Amino acid sequence: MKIEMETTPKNRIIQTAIKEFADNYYDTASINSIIKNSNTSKGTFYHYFKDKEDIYLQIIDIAVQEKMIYMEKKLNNILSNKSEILLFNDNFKLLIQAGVEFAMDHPLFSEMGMKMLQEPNSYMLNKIIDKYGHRTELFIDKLVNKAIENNEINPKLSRDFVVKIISFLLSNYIKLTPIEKKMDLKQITDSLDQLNEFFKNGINKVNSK
Amino acid sequence: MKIEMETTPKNRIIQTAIKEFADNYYDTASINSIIKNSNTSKGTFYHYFKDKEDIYLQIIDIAVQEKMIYMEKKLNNILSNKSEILLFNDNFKLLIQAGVEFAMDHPLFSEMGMKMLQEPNSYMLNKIIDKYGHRTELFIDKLVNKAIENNEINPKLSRDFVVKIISFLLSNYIKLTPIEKKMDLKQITDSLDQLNEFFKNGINKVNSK
Amino acid sequence: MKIEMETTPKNRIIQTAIKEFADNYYDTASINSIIKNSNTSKGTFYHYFKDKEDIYLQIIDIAVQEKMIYMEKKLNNILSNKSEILLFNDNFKLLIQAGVEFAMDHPLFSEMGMKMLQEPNSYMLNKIIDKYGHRTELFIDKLVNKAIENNEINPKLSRDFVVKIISFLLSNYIKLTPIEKKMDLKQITDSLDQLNEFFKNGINKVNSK
Amino acid sequence: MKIEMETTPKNRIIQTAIKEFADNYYDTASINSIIKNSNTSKGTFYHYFKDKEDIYLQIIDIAVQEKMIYMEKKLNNILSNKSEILLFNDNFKLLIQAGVEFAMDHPLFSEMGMKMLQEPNSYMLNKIIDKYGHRTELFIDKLVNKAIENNEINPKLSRDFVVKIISFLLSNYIKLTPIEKKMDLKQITDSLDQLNEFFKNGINKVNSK
DNA sequence: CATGAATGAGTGTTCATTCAT
DNA sequence: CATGAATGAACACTCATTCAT
Repeated sequence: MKIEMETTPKNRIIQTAIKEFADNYYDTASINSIIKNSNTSKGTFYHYFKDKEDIYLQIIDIAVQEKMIYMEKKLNNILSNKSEILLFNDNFKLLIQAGVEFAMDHPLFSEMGMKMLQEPNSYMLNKIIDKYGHRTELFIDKLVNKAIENNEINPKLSRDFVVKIISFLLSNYIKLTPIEKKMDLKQITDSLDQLNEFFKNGINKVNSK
Repeated sequence: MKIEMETTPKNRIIQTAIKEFADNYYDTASINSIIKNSNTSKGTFYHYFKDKEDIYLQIIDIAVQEKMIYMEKKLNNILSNKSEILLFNDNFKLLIQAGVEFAMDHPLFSEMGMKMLQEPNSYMLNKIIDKYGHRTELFIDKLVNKAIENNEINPKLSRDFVVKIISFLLSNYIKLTPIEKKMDLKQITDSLDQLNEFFKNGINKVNSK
Repeated sequence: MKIEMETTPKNRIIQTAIKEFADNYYDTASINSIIKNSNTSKGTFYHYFKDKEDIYLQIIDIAVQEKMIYMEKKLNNILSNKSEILLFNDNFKLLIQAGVEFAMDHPLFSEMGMKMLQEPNSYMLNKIIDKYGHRTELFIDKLVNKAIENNEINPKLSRDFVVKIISFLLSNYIKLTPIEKKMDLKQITDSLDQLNEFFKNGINKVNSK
Repeated sequence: MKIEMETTPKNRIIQTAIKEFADNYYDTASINSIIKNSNTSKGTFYHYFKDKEDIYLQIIDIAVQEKMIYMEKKLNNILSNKSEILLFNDNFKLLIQAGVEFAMDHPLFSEMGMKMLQEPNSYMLNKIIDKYGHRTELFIDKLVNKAIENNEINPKLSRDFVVKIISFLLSNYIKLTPIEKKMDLKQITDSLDQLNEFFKNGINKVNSK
């Protein structure tokens, strides 16, 4: 459900900036372009935002908070499920689902999120990691620990590798299951199921029965 | 084996540019910096290279050709092996190995290769994909087709998905098995084995015996 | 004796502006800074002051009037003293004293006064000179004329030069006898006495007996 | 004797910048204006000068070196004069003369020099003082010490005050003896003589016989 | 009385590129 | 072969000022 946004200059700036930062890394994103494309003036921009860094971090914050909503919805599912059969693997699928749903509703935020983690400007990257890096890592850590306790994990894989591969896939699932507007729900579900199947059982025929 | 490079102006420019493009995406890479750091002049630069695009594409070409050498070495192994037991999965490991060896010998090229595929300048990205996109894809296509024929692949996974996940892992293995100078061969081998194990059998305990 | 100033918005603006114009020449003084540091709004500022020029001239006016009070106190001494022995030279000392006392009570005004006379913005400088230049000059003119009548002046010095050197020293005494908060009255008096001695008798040993 | 300067862009920039820095303090001097008025481009400016600070310090250096030539000419006179009667006071006159001659030949440099010492940008002021502050101070120190040894100085004046008043007058003589193009040599000499007379014997009639 | 949203010209600086020598 | 002088568009950011509320 799209809410018709008031087109105040500030809102226009933010919307345009989201697009700009979805398309560019920090250094190539252009404040001038944002101003031009949002039909405002330099003065207005700097009335609302201290500088480029300020608007960048503000927008990231909006995106992170929005994503949190999607994650927490799924997390509640996970946590409320008390049965023994709640495998770690299903949690993985839920997390990916949260990400996909977020990406479908907020494709620009999703794009931006992918760029963020590859940010070549190291000063900026560190700022982001310092601020938001912990959250997902901590959460995944907990999940993996629990999964190891429950004896769910392929013992040939080290704890570190498992954490790494999950973080990695969670950050990059969208390149494997690219969400496009024309896809219907079935297509998306199929796509996710494939990723989940691969994640659980690998590529070898042997493992499927 | 390091080959002592003649330090002609052109060579110095190329070496410096490789570093620049390993550290920056196209738009943030600075021709001015390249010229300054290579102790040459603007005139000399534009004598050898038509423009920024020209040197970028030339360097990518060098990197691609260099990588091809590593790939073909392994490919010959693959193709010369006539026995039935040559599973597709082992080929995957060989390909990753080729990539790792390439990254160890040419860390800047490797870095550049990773950046290339994330290039935010879409004009540039398309140029690259148009020129080099086919090669690996075609090759992986062939491998997958053969693997399917041989009945090696988990039937729950579609052909498309398998191609995609392989391409993806081949492009990004380094984030999962980061190569550092201080690592000894055993560490690297262990790391690769984990990735291969995950690739083959997934994360579930069930599949390992 | 400090008078507790009502902190109306206008007063806060004026106090902050005095500091700003004490630290900066006209063009580098920033209205934005004044507004920020006085905790008011742009609207309030422009409600009370037409523009930058307006507040600058108003503040100069405040400073000039304040300085006049100090000058007139001393002038009354001068004029009320009817005896013949009141030399012009002592008047010089009184004027300097007036300046020093003013500077001690109003260091920011004093600072601003020094800056004013060096104002590099020539449009502004002319405005100031047109408005206030006459006063001191006229007054010094009178003093010098009287002193010449009284035969007090070294005949090798022209009337013009005497007027000029007096104006000059009156404007710049503070660089020769810098007033600092930690100085006690004796230190200041000593410093002034030296300036007065030099003014009267010059640097040569011959003249002191 | 004016030497017709080659009007290379660099020369035009420097000449225009001298005018700009003679008319403005560091912060109000405008690189844009310099570029506009010298009929060059931004690129050309930054080809020759690293930044605003660079051209400012370079120009100060040119001015200082030029002034040194004038000073040293006079200093040679001072030092070569072996007779006992060479009073300190005459040295003062020589120094002022050097300054006046410099100001006549290089009015913009002279103007700039006056501004320099009042520079409100403290970072810039410190840079200048660190680099050039010592020279004149040291030299005046020596002169005053010698003069005290020779018993030339009014004993009512402290050493510190004498150094200060000399430095001060040397920096500001031009406001007392403003040099204008239309003045002939006699007028200038008269003006200087008056300053020297005042410096030696003060303003009191008593001292002149 | 007081607020702050909105503006656009201005600042210093970096950029890739051209071209005469 | 190689140099560096010259260019102007673009960059992020600050400024004094206007005006509707």
